[in-house]
Amino acid sequence: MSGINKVILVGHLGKDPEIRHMEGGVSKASFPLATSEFYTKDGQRVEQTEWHNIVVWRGLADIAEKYLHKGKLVYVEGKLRTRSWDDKEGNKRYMTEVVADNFTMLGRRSDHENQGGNESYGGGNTNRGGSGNSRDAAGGSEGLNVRADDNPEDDLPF
Amino acid sequence: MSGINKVILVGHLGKDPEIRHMEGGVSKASFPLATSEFYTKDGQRVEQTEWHNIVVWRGLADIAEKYLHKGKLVYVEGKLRTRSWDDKEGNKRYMTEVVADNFTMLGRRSDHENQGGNESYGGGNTNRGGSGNSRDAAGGSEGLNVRADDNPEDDLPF
Amino acid sequence: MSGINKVILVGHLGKDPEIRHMEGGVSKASFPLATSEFYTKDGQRVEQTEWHNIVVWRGLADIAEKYLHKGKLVYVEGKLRTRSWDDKEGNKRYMTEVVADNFTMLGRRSDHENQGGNESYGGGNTNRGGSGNSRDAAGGSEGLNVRADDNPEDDLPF
Amino acid sequence: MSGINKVILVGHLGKDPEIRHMEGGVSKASFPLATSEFYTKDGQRVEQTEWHNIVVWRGLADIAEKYLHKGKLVYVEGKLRTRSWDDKEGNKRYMTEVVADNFTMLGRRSDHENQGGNESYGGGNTNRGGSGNSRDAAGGSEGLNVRADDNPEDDLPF
DNA sequence: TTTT
DNA sequence: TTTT
Repeated sequence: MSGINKVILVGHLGKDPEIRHMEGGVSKASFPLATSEFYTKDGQRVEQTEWHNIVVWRGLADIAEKYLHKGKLVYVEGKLRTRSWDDKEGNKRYMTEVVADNFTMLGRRSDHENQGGNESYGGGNTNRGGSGNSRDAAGGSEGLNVRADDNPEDDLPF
Repeated sequence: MSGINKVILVGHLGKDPEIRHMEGGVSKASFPLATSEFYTKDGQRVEQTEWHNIVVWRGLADIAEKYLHKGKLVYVEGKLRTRSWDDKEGNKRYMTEVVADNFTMLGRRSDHENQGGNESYGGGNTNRGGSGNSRDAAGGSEGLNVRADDNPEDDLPF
Repeated sequence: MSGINKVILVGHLGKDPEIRHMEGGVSKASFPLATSEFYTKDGQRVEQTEWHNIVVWRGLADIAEKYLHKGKLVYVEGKLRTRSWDDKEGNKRYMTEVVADNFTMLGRRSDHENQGGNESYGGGNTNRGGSGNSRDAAGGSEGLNVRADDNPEDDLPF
Repeated sequence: MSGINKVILVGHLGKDPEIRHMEGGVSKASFPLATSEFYTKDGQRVEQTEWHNIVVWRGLADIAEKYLHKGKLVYVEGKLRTRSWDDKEGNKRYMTEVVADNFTMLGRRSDHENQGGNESYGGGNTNRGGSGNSRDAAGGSEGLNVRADDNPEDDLPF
C-alpha cells in the first residue's frame, strides 16, 4: 500500500546551493539546511542545531540556484530518501537526504530579492488550482514558492 | 511574503464524493471527511469527531469520484480556503473548506480496489522526480496517490 | 479509529492576540493569521490572502499574549475545529478555527524580542525528549517555540 | 532562530520494536518503518520502498513496545536527528533517525487490538486541550494516539 | 525488514 | 455523515 513520506523544515541555508548538470540535461541542486532549537539546561540557554542535506531536481534546482543563498531562511517540503553504498573498506554506508518538492522563501523581501536587477518574476503561469482564479504555487518578488511538479514551461516564474 | 497554508488529514469519508462539472469543463468533487480522536473522561472513553469539507478540482476530482467512497480511509493533503457571502438576512456567512492537492488511500486493498473491474491502473506517467528512476506521485492497484498538479495526460494513472 | 487532523501555517498576525480568562481560570487567546500566496494572472502579479482564526489555550495563551504581536511572522501547528450554532434567524452557522498546540516565531530577533526588557526566558524546563540532553520544545530569546502539552509549571519558559 | 524540523510518515513496521532500558531508567524503542510509493515505468508498475529508522523515548517507548508490531500500519510524527561517529577506519559515519513524538495506529481494529485480553485502555487522562472538554491526544481501544510530551502518569492510556 |  |  502507498504510504506517506513527508518532511517539513524551516531553517537557514548553510551554504549556497551547489548545482550539477546530470546526463540527460537534468539539473540537481543540493545544499545544507540548519534547523535549530533552543532549550534550557541548568539555567543556561542551549542551542541544538540539526543539519539536513537538501536535494532539489530539475527546474526547481535552477530556481534554487538562482534564489536560495547562504544564510537565507527557507521553508522546505519534501521526502526522505536514504541512499546506501559500500565504502572501500566494505562497510555499508548510508546517507539520508531530503528531496524537496516545494520550497518557499521566508523572511524580509530584502533578504531574497533578485540582486541582479529586474523584478519581473512571475511568468506565464497558467491557472491550475481551481475555479478560474486560484493557484497552488506561485512566485513573486516577495515570497517565492515553487514546486517540483510544476511544468518547466509555465513554472519558472521568472 | 508568501506563507504556508497546509492541512494534513487522515480520516474516513462520510459520503461518496459529489461531482460537479463547472463551466469551462472543470470538474469539482467534494465530500465530508471525519477525523476522530478518543479521550477518556471520568473513566469513560469518549469519541470526538471533527468533520471537514474536502474539495478536489480538475483531474483529481475525477479520480476522487472513481476511487473514493463512503467509509474509506484516506490521507488528504491540502490547504484551507474560507469562502464568505452575505445570506438573505444580510449576515456575513463563512464556510471553510480543505482544497486537496494530494490524497492517498489507506487501508486494505480490498477496501479500495476497482469494483468495476479491470486493474490496469498506472498509465503513461513520465518521470519527473529525479535522476531518471524516481517519481513523486504514483497510482497503482494498491495504494492510490494522486496530486493536483499532475498533468491530466500523464496523470490519470488509469 | 483515530484519525489525523493537522494544520501547519506560516503567516503574519493581523492583530495582537485577544486574551480572555474563562471560568476555571483557563486562558484563551485568539488572533487572525494571514497566509498569502502570489500568482500571475494576465501578466499581473496577484496576491491572494487567506485569513485563519487561531485559538490558543492555557499556558500557551499567556505566551501568545506576551510575545505574538500584530505583523509578526509565526509558524503555527494545530488542528481544525469547526463550531456550529443556530443564529437568531434559525440558520445553522459555522466557524472554523485552528486550535494551535505549538507555535514558533520566525523572522528577525529584533522582531520578537522582549520589548519590556529582560531576556531571562527559558525557565525550569525539564528534559523530556530523549537520552538526557535533548528537548522537543524550547523558548529562547531568538526563536520561541512552545507547545500546548507543556506543563504550565515548566512550560512558561520565562 | 528556532526552526522547524518535522517528519510525517504513514507506513508499515518492518519488525517489532526493540526496546532498551537506558541508564537512568529511560526507555528507548526503535523499529524500521517502510513507506512505499508506486509508479509506472515502461508500462510496469514499480514499487519503491523507503525505510526509516524510528526512535521513541520514555513512556512512548513502552507504548510502542506494547502496541506496535511488525506489519502494522502506523502514522508517525517526529523530527529528524542525524548522529555521527568515526568508524574504526577513521571515516565519518552518519545515521539519520526519526525521533517520534507522536504516533497513531491506523488500519483495522483487529490489526492492533490488545491480543492479551482486556480492553481497559484509557486511564486517568486529565484534560489539557481546551475549555474543559477537549483533548489533544488520546488512547482508546481503537485508534491509539500517543505523544511524547504526555506525562507518564496520565499518559499511559492503559 | 513492511504492505499490496 | 465516517470509522472502531
